[in-house]
Amino acid sequence: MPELPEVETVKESLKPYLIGQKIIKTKVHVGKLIKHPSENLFVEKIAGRTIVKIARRGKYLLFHLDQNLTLVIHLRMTGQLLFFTKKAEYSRHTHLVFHFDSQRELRFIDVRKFGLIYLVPTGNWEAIQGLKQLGVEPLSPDFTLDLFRELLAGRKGMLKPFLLNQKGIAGIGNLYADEILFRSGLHPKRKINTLDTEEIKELYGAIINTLKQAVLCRGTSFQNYVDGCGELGGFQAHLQVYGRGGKPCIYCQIPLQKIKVAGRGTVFCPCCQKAGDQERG
DNA sequence: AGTCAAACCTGGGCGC
DNA sequence: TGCGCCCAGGTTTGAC
Repeated sequence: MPELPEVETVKESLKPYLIGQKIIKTKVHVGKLIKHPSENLFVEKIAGRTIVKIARRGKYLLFHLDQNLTLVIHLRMTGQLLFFTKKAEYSRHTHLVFHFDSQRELRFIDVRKFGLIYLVPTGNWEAIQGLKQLGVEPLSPDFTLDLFRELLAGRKGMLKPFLLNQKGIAGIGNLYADEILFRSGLHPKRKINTLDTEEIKELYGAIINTLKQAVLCRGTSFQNYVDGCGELGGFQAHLQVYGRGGKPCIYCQIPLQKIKVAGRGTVFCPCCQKAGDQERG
């Protein structure tokens, strides 16, 4: 479940090791993870390229290469990117290995094989629908309260699916959606068009503050997340609802409820997170 | 437009 | 001891 803070941390942890590195060759063990172009073309085109810059958009990692190419990687749920400086045994689910000189490697490891890998012309995201349609970066100056109001305007859906929709705000997944809603005191099923001015401000602040704090903590290591050097994150110590279904709310001690919202496991406090009227756990 | 469900995939936890 | 079942979740796709 790498979300914005985890992907940001992977990016930052890899940066010092990868900038300026030349990809000598790529070993592909599970070819279907390469979504574009074909596996053969991918391997051929990436050989000899040098990594000049690493960036993040939403949950996508962007490795800008020379010759106007960009390697795009999405970790989805269980993907890991790990940098190795010397030969080490391949762990069980190593599906792709980028080789640099001096035996250095960047390995893509993914238990569930859900990850997505692309090689495209820099700035041309036509082949990557999800990246092309990505919404605003919530930690960028572009994400103003005014813009947030515009994003909400005219919408009638529930809050949680809105937060998870990458076309609106980029980078929020199931874990941070639950944490953000708890911190704003809003029910996950709350309808967008019932929010008042104060609640919108509250939600806006919670999005930024929660993500910022999680980035400072270097992400959440709840299941198998580690950064590019294999280091654990620290935000799991600050989780207030995610993974705490049935346990007492940190404010009111009432047991947190676990329900399904839009098909996602959702934990919330029935006392502290105000629903409109119709919803009841 | 919104809401739901299925699909992709594997490991872990559970009940029996 | 092991089998079968269900769950976890990011994103796309398709149905209603």
